[in-house]
Amino acid sequence: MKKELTVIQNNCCTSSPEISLERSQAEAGAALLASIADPTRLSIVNMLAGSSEAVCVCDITESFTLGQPTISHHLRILREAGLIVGDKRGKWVYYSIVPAKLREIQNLLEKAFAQTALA
Amino acid sequence: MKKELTVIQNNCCTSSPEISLERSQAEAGAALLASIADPTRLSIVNMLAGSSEAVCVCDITESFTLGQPTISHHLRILREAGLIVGDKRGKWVYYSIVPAKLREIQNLLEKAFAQTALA
DNA sequence: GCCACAAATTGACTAATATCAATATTATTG
DNA sequence: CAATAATATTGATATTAGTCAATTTGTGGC
Repeated sequence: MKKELTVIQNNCCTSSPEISLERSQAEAGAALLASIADPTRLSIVNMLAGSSEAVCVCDITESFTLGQPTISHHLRILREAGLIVGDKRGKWVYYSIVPAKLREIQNLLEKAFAQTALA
Repeated sequence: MKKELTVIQNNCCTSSPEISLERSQAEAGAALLASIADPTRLSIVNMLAGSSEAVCVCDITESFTLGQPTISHHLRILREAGLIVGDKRGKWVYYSIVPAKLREIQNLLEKAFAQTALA
């Protein structure tokens, strides 16, 4: 009967891995991702990104079953993350996407996912 | 003195916006984004994505100031999200990235960000 | 000026998350 | 088989996040 082939190592690894993302970048990136890591907010971003014009809050609110304060809360989070901007016209507020910020997220992932993404 | 130009509208909008992302897609996408919306987990993904070989848990743990159970917890979240897989060799566990899952995230964003991303 | 309406804010409540200490599990060594 | 070492799991705790009801703020109509 053949002896077990498994070579037992004393140390667990040959090379130490690197982290190309700095701690501050990881924190900022995670915060940015968190702003869209919610079904409602992801849908709001999708709605605004797909619209050629700014969208009225009332229309956004109507698109969900959530209450008006809740939608307002989500809009605030997206606004403070820099993903959307609000424009007040009369008694209505119109939100639109900030394209540069969307690209920023995509660039972050490209960097975070390193070489793997290219494969 | 000139009269105010502002035309007062009775209705807030001309066209209703669309959401290209289905509810179930938004939920699944948000969950996927949530898995990397944490500084530690984003860094772990970055580390594994940048490594040509699987990385030992002990090396991952050493890269952070957090305790071992906490790192293990984050690894579990990434594993259950399908972003990483663990391979047990002897008493060590080696984790590696799942490239297809990273691409899935990037594809999700391309879809969610709609036309805007192309601009 | 008063009323109606759109949106934002506040406060309260519940659920989910990150962390650690302690313990359990699994594999290796003597 | 006892001792050690690497991960994982459990339990507890503190913080954060999502939601709604109630209220406030700001704007236009009468």
